[in-house]
Amino acid sequence: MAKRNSKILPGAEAYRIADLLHSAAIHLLRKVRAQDRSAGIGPAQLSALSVLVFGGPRSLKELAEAEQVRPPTMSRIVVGLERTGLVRRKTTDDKRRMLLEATARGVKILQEGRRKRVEMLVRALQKVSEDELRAAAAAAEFMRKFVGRLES
Amino acid sequence: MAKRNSKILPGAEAYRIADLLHSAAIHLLRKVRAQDRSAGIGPAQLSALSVLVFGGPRSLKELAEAEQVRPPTMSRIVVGLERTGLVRRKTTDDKRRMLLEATARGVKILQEGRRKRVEMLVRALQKVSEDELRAAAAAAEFMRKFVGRLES
DNA sequence: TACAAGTAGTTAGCATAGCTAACTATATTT
DNA sequence: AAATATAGTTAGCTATGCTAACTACTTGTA
Repeated sequence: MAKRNSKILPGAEAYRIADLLHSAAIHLLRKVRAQDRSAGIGPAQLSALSVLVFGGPRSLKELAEAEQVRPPTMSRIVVGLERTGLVRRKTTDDKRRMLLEATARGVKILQEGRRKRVEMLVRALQKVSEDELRAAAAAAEFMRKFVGRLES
Repeated sequence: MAKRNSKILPGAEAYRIADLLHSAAIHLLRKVRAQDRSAGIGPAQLSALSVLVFGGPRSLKELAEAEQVRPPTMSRIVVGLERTGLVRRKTTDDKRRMLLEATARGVKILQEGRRKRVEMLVRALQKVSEDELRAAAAAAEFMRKFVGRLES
């Protein structure tokens, strides 16, 4: 891991790194997803709910955009969340629009689900050395910035 | 990013890092998934196919385990892959078992789909500085090792 | 002001992908 | 030989993705 070929083969090196990041993201989520069984809430609902909890109330269209799905898909996801009392609709001045917001129960369920997933990663992190924890922090920080830069 | 609190609050720091990694993985995949539209192949089929292409032929049960889904789910995924000629069944001595292997077309389709996803990341990587590319390489390497260590 | 055009969300209908339960066929064990 | 175990499929449910077409409301304009 010492040699840097980015001067000689910048594309190949970038491709290798990109492939590793892609593969790691897939496998990380595949592992943590196993923790979701007990939550009784699907991944799309969990993810949409997290937008409302961490990002605040918004319209269905905005939520669909945030989740990168089409309005009809989000419409159905919201029906599911509403049915289980995790999300509430609020009317607005514009009577075509609605504001979606998480209920107290929604917030609680989300945090529990997220906690289970993240705690699985925490358990793995608690086994690594101090040096590796520093590497982990740097990796996490890089990932955060990098993902923010991906084309819309 | 200089201070390390892992001696004082190891759990809190590990939790923060775990949460960042989790969030980054979700958002990275959400972005690259947009590239899959044109592939005409769903994410589960793409992922199963990649196991066969990179890991070699195996039984349906083994493939289900690798993908962390139940046999009936994998059975249907394989039907889809077979219908589009991306995977072929081979009989074995044990007549209950089958060996699944990717066809030449399957290999080609997989590589194209993967290429589109990864190239989106490559484009983002090509915009970063030399220093950041080094950080990217380190992050990728850490992620690879870390994911390998997650419980089963 | 009336009517056309645009916008927000839903409904209908299709495909994929996840599950459990129950089935068939073959292998293994007793 | 019969019981048990294993590999895979079928049936039927839910969730999640899409497009096309619809309703209801708002905005723009003649």
